[in-house]
Amino acid sequence: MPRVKCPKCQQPERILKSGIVRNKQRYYCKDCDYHFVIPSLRKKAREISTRDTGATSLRDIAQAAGVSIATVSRALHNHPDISGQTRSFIKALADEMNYQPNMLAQSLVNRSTQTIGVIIPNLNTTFFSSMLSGIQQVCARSGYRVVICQSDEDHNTEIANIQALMNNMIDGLLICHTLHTDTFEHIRMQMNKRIPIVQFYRVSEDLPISKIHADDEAGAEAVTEHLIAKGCKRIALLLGPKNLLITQKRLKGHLQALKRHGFVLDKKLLAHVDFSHEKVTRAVDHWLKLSPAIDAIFSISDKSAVQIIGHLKKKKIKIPRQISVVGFGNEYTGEIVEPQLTTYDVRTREIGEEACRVMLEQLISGNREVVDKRIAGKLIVRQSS
Amino acid sequence: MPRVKCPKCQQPERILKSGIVRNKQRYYCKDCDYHFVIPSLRKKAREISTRDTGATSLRDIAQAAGVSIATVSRALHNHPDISGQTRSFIKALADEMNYQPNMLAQSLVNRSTQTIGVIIPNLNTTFFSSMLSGIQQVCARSGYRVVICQSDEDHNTEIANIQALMNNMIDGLLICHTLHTDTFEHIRMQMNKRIPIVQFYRVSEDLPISKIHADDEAGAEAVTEHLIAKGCKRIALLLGPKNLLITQKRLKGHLQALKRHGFVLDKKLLAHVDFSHEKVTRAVDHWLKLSPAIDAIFSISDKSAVQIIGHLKKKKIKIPRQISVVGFGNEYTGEIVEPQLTTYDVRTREIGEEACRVMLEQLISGNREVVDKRIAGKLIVRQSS
DNA sequence: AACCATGACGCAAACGTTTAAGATAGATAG
DNA sequence: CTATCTATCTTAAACGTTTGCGTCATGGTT
Repeated sequence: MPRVKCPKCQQPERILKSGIVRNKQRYYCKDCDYHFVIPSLRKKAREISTRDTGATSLRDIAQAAGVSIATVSRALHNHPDISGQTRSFIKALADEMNYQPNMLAQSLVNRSTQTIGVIIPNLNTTFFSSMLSGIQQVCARSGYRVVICQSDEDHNTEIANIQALMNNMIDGLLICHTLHTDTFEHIRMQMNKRIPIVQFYRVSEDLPISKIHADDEAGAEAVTEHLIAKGCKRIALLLGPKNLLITQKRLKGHLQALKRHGFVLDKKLLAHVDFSHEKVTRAVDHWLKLSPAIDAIFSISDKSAVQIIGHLKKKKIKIPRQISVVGFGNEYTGEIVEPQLTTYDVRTREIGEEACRVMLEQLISGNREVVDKRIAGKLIVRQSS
Repeated sequence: MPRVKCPKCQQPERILKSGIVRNKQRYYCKDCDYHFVIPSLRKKAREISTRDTGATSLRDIAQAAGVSIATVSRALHNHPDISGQTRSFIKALADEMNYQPNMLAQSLVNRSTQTIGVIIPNLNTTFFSSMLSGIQQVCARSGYRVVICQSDEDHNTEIANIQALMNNMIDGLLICHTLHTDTFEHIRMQMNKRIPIVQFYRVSEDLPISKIHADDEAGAEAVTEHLIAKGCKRIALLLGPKNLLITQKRLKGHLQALKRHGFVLDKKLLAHVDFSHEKVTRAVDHWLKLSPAIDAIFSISDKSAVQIIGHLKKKKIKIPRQISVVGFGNEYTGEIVEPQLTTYDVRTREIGEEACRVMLEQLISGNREVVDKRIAGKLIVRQSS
């Protein structure tokens, strides 16, 4: 047995082995009634490498300045307890040492990250990104950062994103649900936390949280009114999944307009799709075979409307002579396509801005009042109708 | 004077005032030689409210289970030191108490956030967002999260975003610089940290960090070759700011093609713009006045190319009969516009994917080797040329 | 002299984790 | 029976901040 000395009495006498723990021999000194293992050399090594992050910490500055960490922290925060002399000295030193505060540590103790999280279905069109722009601008003015997660229209990704963000990464969550989100348990689970949640654009009913959305019902009604005014009699309506609230609202608006003008609904003129290329094409082709023939297509999504225009043009169908096409949303592709798309401007940017404003109001005032705002849009008549 | 008792001897005798500190009366007990202020009631209040975050912590579980915090942590991480019985009991308990780990605390001690940050100029077109999609998909496969910051093509916003993210919020940074970034000191400052940085699409030369970009030179050369093959003699070239590397590279490619065919460059046919609507229009209008007349416009940006097509159509100029228009990038609006846009597909998605792969490789292997990859694209001929 | 005030700092706890290393009981070997 | 081992715990230090409160000169007032 090697000559092992007891760390307490420094005597190699009466040392017994006492098992192996984590692959290391353990000893027992009978004199001192003390168990120990030989302290690994790696501890020292770790103590050196551990400080090898390259980053300067408050401790480093304190050491260099010969003051306590508290003093450094206070100096950098302009706390009145610190003398002007010390303050400026420390500030200069911090600058020189290129100090950048560790936000993780700050957030941990402050219980605030000055960051708001946004979960958005996709960025494949400029539709949602314009909401984002609004959000970012409002946030920037208040000194908040924005982190964005894309759910990619996948419900499970949405859930995963929420969980990640809500675990203290953000101060508030702005969310626009996926096309397929029809259960909101994942939201309800997070509602007891102190982090406020605001839904925007695609919202849920009967969840007691704030929401900002478009005037879907009135908007759809206006669109259908417009088509009827243009003399359309057989209006096909392309909708999203049935569970989606905006689908329901826009359908309701459409039906109201029909009713007012004494039209009866032909169920064959409704189609529910996920806005994928194939599904949309299939729905349109199906409508084209109907008789009496349709004379208008109202798509709840501008992206699909643009796609439909392309499809009809390929079939040599004249727009709007034979079939009028209108969209909903006012994406910028609607101006590019020929003929230019008639659509309903839901003012995406304003929706983002307003959602963000509501969030900031809740964060700053601490007030958790539930607000439910509808942003008024307006019809934009162009060439396709 | 109120009857103040010394916290040590509990005697109200021989208590003197001894100054005011932070607006609170301070006392001194001569017997105990002890200074004190009356402990504020708010401390108790804080002690209660402090635990009122709604969130369950390891401590709560440990308390409920009657074990130590370490045991709980180990149980949840499947550490072998914990018995199966305890493990499953604690896991069930954690589940029941709806435990969610505090990522800030985790990241602080682990020195890793499992998050990579992306700084992107804008999301106004699908151009950059398709890169994002690629990034996200690759990240998700490796269990990394993505946070996105939009610099909005503003150099100062880019700097601010970098600073925020690099302060321990992320494990790695993917950056595509703004149009106006011509100094890279803000990057160089961050390079000594342990957080790897990878540039993509808009990269810088001579900064020793990894970069993934398009084959700008070869691409532009291919485009110009194509126009020449179509018989164009006077090709106007719309470029970005001069400092931008992609501007320089694409110009170089263009010049090479001209040279090969014995064309001499007319400097009046070059325009440097920031891709804003007005600047582009002005440049085009200027070209239209030239004589001999131009017969092609090559825009380095698809967005501007689409805009140019709209502008020319308004002026009743036939495309491509009178003027051919080609873009660069392959945005999806190029397929929508009429005539459809000839362009060069830079394979944005692949650029994002590859940048992300390089980053993950660096993160996982710890290897900081500098790689410089060019993603090969290809010419897409459509109706506008 | 006895008391009081103030400015300028330091100490240490807290935020919620992870993890090296110490401790203990019971099992096993010699 | 003694010496050793193993399984399973607990303790405490760290991560980098913020902040309540104690301390201690030094200088004023009665």
